[in-house]
Amino acid sequence: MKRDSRLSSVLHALLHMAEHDGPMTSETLGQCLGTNPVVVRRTMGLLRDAGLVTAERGHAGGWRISADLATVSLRRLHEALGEPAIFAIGNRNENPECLVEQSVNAALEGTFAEAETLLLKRFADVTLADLAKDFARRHAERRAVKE
Amino acid sequence: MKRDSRLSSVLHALLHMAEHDGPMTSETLGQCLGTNPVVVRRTMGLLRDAGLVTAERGHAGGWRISADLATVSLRRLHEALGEPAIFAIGNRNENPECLVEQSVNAALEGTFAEAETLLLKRFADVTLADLAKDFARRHAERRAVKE
DNA sequence: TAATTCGTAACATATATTGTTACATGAAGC
DNA sequence: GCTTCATGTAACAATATATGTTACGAATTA
Repeated sequence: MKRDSRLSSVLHALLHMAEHDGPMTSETLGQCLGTNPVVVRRTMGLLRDAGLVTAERGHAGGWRISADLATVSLRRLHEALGEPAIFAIGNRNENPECLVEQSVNAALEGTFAEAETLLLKRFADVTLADLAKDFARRHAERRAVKE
Repeated sequence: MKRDSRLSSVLHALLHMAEHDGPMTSETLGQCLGTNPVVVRRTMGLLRDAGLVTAERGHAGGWRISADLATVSLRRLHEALGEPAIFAIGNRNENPECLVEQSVNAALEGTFAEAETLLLKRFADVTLADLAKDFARRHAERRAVKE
């Protein structure tokens, strides 16, 4: 299974937008992400529907963040993307009659649910502002190395 | 992406084998799992390579568990299957030059690594013997309801 | 010798993500 | 008003992975 990289993509895009004055076009963002402008529109459109970004058409148009960076957590972005499946491993049959399979499902589901809860909790604790800060730190470090 | 259900499958198969006297053929296991005998051989072959089961050919042949149920954890089975990817979500670029993307990757990787650690820890705590016990409980419960 | 069963390669199918093309819609500048 | 730029979306293609299927070889037992 190919892994869903949209959360990674929108984070990348949003941070570039945060560092940039004025709106950024799908074309530009597509170059940043190494993908097609249409893919950018498709994905960013979900964030627009969630009220996190706005899009303007025509000259000098593009995408703009419309929320406070400190209030946008990874969890919220994950939700905006439609809460895609987190795990690449799962049960063979979701509602089996076989009692053996029911035991297997119960064991796996419980474990996965616990891991998912932890993951979403961590996602809720990390905001775009946190990532922007981390980026600024890396940026400063690289400049220090160069000098 | 389609989810990998092999861990679920081998657990199902192993528990049926544990409840059954003598070896079970790929044909029979395939019927239990609702799949093809070749798929069973392919997957059980990985467990054979890990020393968890043995296969005998010819008349009265089939698959047999060759390990103590109490020593076979979900973790060990996961390893026997080649430690397939656990998450359906991931980074777009694994080794980006872009500092922004590096920050994004670092944040996601840290979070996913923590969830994976928890999951594998739980996997290590659950053995086939535990699942067999759980199945026995369900079995007894259903009989009680019937009476 | 025939029947059974695993071992494995090769190929087909199903599903999901991502990429691409095409065209409509709306906004800004000339 | 017309052109240009940009998003909005549908439709389709490409890609990746898991699973399913067919075919045949090898080993074991009746």
